[in-house]
Amino acid sequence: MARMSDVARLAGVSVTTVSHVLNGTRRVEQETKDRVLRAVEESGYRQDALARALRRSRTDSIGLVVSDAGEPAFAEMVHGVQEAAAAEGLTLLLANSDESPEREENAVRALLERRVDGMVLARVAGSRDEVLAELRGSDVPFVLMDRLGVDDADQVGADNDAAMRGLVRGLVGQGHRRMLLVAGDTRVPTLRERRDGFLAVVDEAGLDRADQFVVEGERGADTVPADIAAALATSLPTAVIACSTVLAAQTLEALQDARIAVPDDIALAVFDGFAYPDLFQPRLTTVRQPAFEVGAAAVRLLRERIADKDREPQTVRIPSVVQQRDSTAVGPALGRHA
Amino acid sequence: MARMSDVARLAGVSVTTVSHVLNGTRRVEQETKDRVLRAVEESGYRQDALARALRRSRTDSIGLVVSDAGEPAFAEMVHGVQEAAAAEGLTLLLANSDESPEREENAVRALLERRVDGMVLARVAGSRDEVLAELRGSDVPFVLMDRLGVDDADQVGADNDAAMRGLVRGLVGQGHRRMLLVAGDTRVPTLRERRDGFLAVVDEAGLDRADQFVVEGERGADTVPADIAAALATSLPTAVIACSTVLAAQTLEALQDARIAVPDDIALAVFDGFAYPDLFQPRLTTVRQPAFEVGAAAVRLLRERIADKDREPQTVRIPSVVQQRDSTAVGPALGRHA
DNA sequence: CTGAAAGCGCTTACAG
DNA sequence: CTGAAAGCGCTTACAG
Repeated sequence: MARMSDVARLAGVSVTTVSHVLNGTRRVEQETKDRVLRAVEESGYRQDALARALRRSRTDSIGLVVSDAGEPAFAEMVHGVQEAAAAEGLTLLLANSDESPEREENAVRALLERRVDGMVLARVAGSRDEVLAELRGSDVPFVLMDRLGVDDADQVGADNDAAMRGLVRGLVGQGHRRMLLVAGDTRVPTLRERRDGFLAVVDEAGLDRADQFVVEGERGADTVPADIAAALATSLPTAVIACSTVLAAQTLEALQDARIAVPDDIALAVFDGFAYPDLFQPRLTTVRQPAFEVGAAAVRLLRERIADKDREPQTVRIPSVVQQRDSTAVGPALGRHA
Repeated sequence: MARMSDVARLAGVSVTTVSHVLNGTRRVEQETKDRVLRAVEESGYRQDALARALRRSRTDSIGLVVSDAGEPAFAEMVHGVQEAAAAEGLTLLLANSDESPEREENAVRALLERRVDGMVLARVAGSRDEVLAELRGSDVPFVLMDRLGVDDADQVGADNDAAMRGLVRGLVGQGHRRMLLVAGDTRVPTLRERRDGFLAVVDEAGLDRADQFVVEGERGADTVPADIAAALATSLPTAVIACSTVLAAQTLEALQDARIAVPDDIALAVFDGFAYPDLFQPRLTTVRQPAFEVGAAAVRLLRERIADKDREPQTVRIPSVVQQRDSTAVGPALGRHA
């Protein structure tokens, strides 16, 4: 590989001049410039970003640690981060903690060693405090994505609370009085926010909390399918809300097993949802998380933080979109308990 | 940030010794070692991977350029690459060409400047020759993933041909004589291989090529939905095969629009498929590409190439799994033209 | 068992 | 308009 000194020799100038030509950092006579450029061409020179970064103590790269790159919503966020980073001329270093606190810590450490200019982090469910401490101690700017929860850091996520409230108010408006919320692992802030939004509307509407079913359950210890089945078996709710794609799949399966028809026997709404909701029968009412935008916003926030270390921490909530479809169409389900 | 010289001063040793302790590269007296480790602890020292890489001319990182990180199959491959890289202690630099040849070229260049130890590349449809030339000229080992096509480089993908042959032989065995293949953009090797596998079985079974429908179409210029509709409208085929998730969605939509029932009116099989195929009605016969394994294998191949620059180029094909479901159940569809 | 010093490939004051 | 030289933070022959 050709180095800058090779180019300099070839062009009959100093490396100083080569550097300035390449970076446009000072005036260089046109003729000299041409010679340098020709030498670059001839030698196939390519700048060494490592050496450059070492000298400038800036790598023009950011790290992204995501808890589950396999899940569709996260895959979309990764995509959003990727695109926004590319648009800013930043290289993306991707790590996946796979929902393991230990791997998360290792990933953060590895990225810090790589001297990333900043970091975007979607924390795992049982994320260790050390991770944030380490990040803070390192002075590397960071942004929390999707999994929020501290208020003295930049963070961006969907407006889970607002979206859930909107959805549930709609259902209550249709006449639903007994609902089943499949909430999942509420240690995860996203899911906790959705559950709390649900309960808030239940209270606000004057419904009896005892009439509602809330299925929670830690990821891994999978009691959720059984709990859904149990809830469906007892005094039947008239509407079900599933709070993530995985939970939606489990819910649909439970409904099929129990031969409960949507929307005739029960209304169904899902969060995040499936890639092609219109191909389902019935078409599924879906609260779509703006995952791509969340990822892009994380990069924007990070850039702003890098530019100004001292500004107030920001929390950005990006609106979700409720797509009303057939699965919550008003049907006989409501009549059953009327 | 503490540097190695800080640690050395704190421990009362040379940076040489600190380096050797940290890397385990030579014997150091236990007592000295302890002092160094304590100094590391005390100073919160963290090795600078940049400086290290510059000196060793190895970054312990690999680059991945993917043509469409948003598509489920690619998202899974990214996941596979990510996991395998992490297991090898390699950091992953991710770039997305978003099916643009220009962005692809830029991404490759940026990763080369970052001095990655190797590169995994899923090329875009109209990928420029310069990209491969540049890669070869750089002497950085690389592996082609999913989008294969040159035989003097390492490459890994699904066994598209074999999977398609198996599927079509099954359909022919059931009695299907007129089939519709929704092949998509056959400039993409993956899709071309699937189409060719289809045609091979048609010939092998002695079927008339004129009785088969093959819908092709460049990505972007989207004539595919109309062509599917047209094929369905004329002398109806008894089986449809869609060669990707996107094509499967378009096909399902066309079938719904035309009120053609699966599997009663027509059999349907899809490649790659949807995240939860069992939630569809009917459950979809799916040829599942081992995307995660393809990604993992790409990293393995790359590591082997890095270890031995001179070995023969390898082409690895990973078996797909045909999941027979209800959408190709033998039904009245076959009788219609009997 | 340990250290002084060169060098990886750049950028950037400093000087002219 | 241009160049000599220091230095970013490491690793690693070389020497003892």
